[in-house]
Amino acid sequence: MSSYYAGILEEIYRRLYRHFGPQHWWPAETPFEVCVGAILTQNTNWRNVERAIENLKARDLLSPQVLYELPEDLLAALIRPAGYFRVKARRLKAFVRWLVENYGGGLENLSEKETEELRRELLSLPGIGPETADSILLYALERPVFVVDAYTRRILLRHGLVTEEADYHEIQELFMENMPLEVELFNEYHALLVACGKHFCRARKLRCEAPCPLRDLQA
DNA sequence: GACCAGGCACATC
DNA sequence: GATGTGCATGGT
Repeated sequence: MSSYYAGILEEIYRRLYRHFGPQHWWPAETPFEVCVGAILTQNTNWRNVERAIENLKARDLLSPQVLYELPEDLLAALIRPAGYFRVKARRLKAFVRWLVENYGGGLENLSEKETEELRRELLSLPGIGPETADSILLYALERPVFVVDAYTRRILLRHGLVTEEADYHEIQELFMENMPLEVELFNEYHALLVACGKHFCRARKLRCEAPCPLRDLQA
């Protein structure tokens, strides 16, 4: 049972890697930028997130302490291109408030915390759900946690590896119970699923088409 | 103009 | 517990 999934998950990874090559994720210069991007990209095209982050960088605002002091409405105006800018400004403020007031504004000060404990804390913040929390844990804090997103779900669904009812946790467990818990592997795997999703697994499409590397996958 | 994009929170039944 | 809705920009 377990070895079946281990085999198929490995095969998917192998095909994706051969087709797309290394993805070099997360596209950010610092761990803090990863956190900001993780919140800004919620249900939003990454290109729009880049514009928002560029607005902050251009003004040297991309640091926990600076954002902590920046008025929320001003932050909202700057991240406007990322969409949902008012709620996302509130979420970013809540995140940096947590980081500054509990950890001196330094992500490096989270290094002693257990992953599970950290995940619970992140999830307790407003606007940080499972995917955002896990993106921060994996890509900013380098914890071996698998990130599940809409593409992951869609791809697994399309190949019959999960059912419509599968929730976030169930899909995450599929990976984490059938693969080695390695940061580099999870980093690359999630990035590859996103790459594949963007190219070949868009919402309206009902099945894979050539040259999707998974099109004739035996599942 | 419709549909989509690397979600999440909250109201209502 | 399940389902529906608001949040909003920019690309195809």
